[in-house]
Formats: sequence, structure tokens, C-alpha cells
Amino acid sequence: MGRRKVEIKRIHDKSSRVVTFSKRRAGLFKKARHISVLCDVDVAVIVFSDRGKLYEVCSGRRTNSVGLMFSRYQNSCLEGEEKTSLEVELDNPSTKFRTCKELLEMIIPHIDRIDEEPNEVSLTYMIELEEELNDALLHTRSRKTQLMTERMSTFHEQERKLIEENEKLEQEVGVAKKNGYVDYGDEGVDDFPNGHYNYETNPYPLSSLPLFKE
Amino acid sequence: MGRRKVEIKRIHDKSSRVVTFSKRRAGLFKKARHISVLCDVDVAVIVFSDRGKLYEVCSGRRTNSVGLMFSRYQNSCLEGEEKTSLEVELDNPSTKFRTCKELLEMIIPHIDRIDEEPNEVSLTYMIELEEELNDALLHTRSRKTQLMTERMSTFHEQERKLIEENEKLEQEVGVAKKNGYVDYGDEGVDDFPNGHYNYETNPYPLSSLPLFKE
DNA sequence: AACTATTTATAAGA
DNA sequence: TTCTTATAAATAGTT
Repeated sequence: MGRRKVEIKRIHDKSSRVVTFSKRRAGLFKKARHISVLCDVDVAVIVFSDRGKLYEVCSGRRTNSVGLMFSRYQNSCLEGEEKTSLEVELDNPSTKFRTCKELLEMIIPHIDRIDEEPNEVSLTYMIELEEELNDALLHTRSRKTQLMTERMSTFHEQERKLIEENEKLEQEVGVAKKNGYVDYGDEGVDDFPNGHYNYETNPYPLSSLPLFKE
Repeated sequence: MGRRKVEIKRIHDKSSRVVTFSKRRAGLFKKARHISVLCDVDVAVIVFSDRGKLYEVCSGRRTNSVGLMFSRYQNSCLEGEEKTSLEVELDNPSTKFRTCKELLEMIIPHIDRIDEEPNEVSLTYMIELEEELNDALLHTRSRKTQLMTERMSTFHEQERKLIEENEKLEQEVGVAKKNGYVDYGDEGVDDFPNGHYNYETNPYPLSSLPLFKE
């Protein structure tokens, strides 16, 4: 639609190519807007020039951004395909986060969404879920695990010794009773009136290890 | 470019609208392909009909899918804007995951990427990270926390009783010793030769609660 | 879906 | 670049 018919193949002359790009781009975007209005449809067009410059247009009653169009696109593809929108985006190696908080703020709604689904939300499911989350937290958790293991070890060592000593003492009392028994009453003090373990009194305060944070 | 000039406004007659959509869509897509070849650029066009049906075209030497075009688009937007590709995708309320595993498989590389960055990776950082992760795992963790709290409570209750009994016994032994003391030797058995707590012997086996999994 | 009168887009030139 | 204009291409209304 010009002075001559043009073959559809790469224009070798650079300035011609640039001029043609400019003209046809304007035409393409105009047509995109027209079809969206005339036919009441939503359209997005994105173009990257050979130098990587982005040109975009988005038009339609039900949309206001290319991003939204992309989201809808991903959904459409999901119906029948395996690929989710997140997958596509995360495949992109340039997606980065300055802080873990940024990452999580995006992820949290998805986790909530999973929980809301009323399928087989059983203990079994929760255990599986936790295992999977564990894998993700491996690096972070390893430091904490070290401390926790030490604590548990210490804790159990203490218990073992107490039991041992206790047994020994019981034996002694068994022997002593033969000679004469005296009841001194309950003078023990409950350190944990609420029934919970008081982390603060321990060598590795769990308060700094929010694993059990609710 | 027809028998009459048409105003660019919604076509009210449905059949006309559908026909026009079909024709103009074909034209739009054709122009998209042509500009990509002639000008050596990458183009993606997506259209959603009023009924939500998707039509798409993607053309260019440096691309092979609308998804890839979207990724490039997100990058372009990142240079100067705050919005990340993940953010855009997660804003979409229809993004769902069948399992948490699916979600995590996407997220894990990002977490790794954060860890790789050699900035202030200190204990302080790890604690902050854990707290943030905790927030994300809130729902999942609450179930486990319940069980853990019970266990800790039971555990401590047991310890408390042992200590109490122990004190009592010691007092008795003190009395008994005055009458006559017999040493029965160490007959205690170490249930935990590796220094770790044996979860299997407890009412709520920790093995099913992989919080400490390394 | 095919036809065709017209409009629209645009290639080349200024 | 931008404007002009001859011509190709797209398409609205018709069949």
C-alpha cells in the first residue's frame, strides 16, 4: 500500500527499516486500538526493536495495562497447559528481590489461597506442606537447627541424669525405708504455671529463634 | 477501507461486530507478522474477545512465545519502575498452585539467589530472614506449633515432676543416710548414645514434624 | 465465505 | 525528520 508492492522480508537499508518501523508501528497500534473499540475486545501489543527498545499499547474496556493482559493470558494458557504465570516469570533470570520480605509479600497470598482450598486439608497434608517448606528454608534453617539440636541434647542429657539419679535415689529410699521413712511434704515450685516451657531461663534462648512463633 | 467510512465506536449489532472482529483480527495479526519481518523486531499481540477467548500472535527472530515476550517486557519495565515481574503475576488473583511444591519449585531459586549475594550475611540477617519466612509460614506452622507446644509442655511437666521427686528423694536419702547408706552402682541405660533425643519414644513423634530436618 | 467499492495505510519522493 | 501522493492493502457492506 505504497508506491510499490514490497516483499515481506527484512529491509536491509537501515534508515529505510527504521522509517518503515516507525510508520508501521503507528499503524499497528492504531489498528489495535480500533479493533478494541469497534469489537469491544481487549488488546495488548508489545514490540521490541532490534536494539531492545520497548513499544507497547494496551486497549480495551476490561484492561488497563499490559501486565493485566499478561496475567489473563497466563490463565488462559493454564486451562489445558501446565505452565503457570509464576513459572514463566520465575524462569526469567533477571527477576530479583532486594529483600526476602519483598519475595514473601508476593508469595503469602498464594499460600493463603492454598489453605483456603477445602480439599484434603488434613494433618497429612500439613505435614507434607511443612516438609516442602522445609526444603525451601534449608539454608536459613541449618543455622537454627544447630542451636536447637544442642539445646535438645543438653535438655535430654539433663533429663537422663535426673532419671538416673532418681532411680538411684529410689533404690536408696527403698533401703532407707526399711530403716525409717519421713515425709517432708511437697516443697517443689512450679516454674511454669501456664504449662509452657520458659525459654528465657535456658542457655540458648528460644526467643531469639522464632521457630515456634505463632 | 470499505464501502463506507466507519466511526470508531462499539458496533452494536452483534453479528456485525463478530464479523468485523474476525476480519480485523486477521488484519492485525498479519500486520504484526509483517512488521516483525520487515523491520527485524519482535512482536506479541494478544486479544481477548468479549467472551474471554484468547487470540495471540508472536513473531520475531529473538522470540518464540508470548511468555518470553512478557518476560522481556517485565524487565524493560523494571528499569526505572519498582514493579517486578513476580509482583505483576501475583497480583493476578487467578494464579493458583495445585500443590505447595509447585509454588516452592519456583521460589527456591530466588531464595538461593538471595543467599548467594555476599552482603551482610550475618547471624542477625539469618534471624531476620527466619522471622520473615515465619510470617509466610504462619498458617502451616500454627498446626505444628500446637503439637510442639503440647510436647514441650509434657516434656517440662515430666522434668518438673522428676526434679520435685528427686528433691524429695534427696531429702529422704539425707534422712536415710543418717541411718545407713548403700551404693547400688550405675545401672542406668543411655537411651540416646548419639547425644540426641529419640523422638520415636514420645507421644507426639517429632519425626513426623520435620521442623528440625537438616 | 466471496465480492468489490471504498477507505486506509504506507513506500517513495520531496 | 515530516509532508505529500501514488499505490497497495484492508475491509464494510453486499451477495
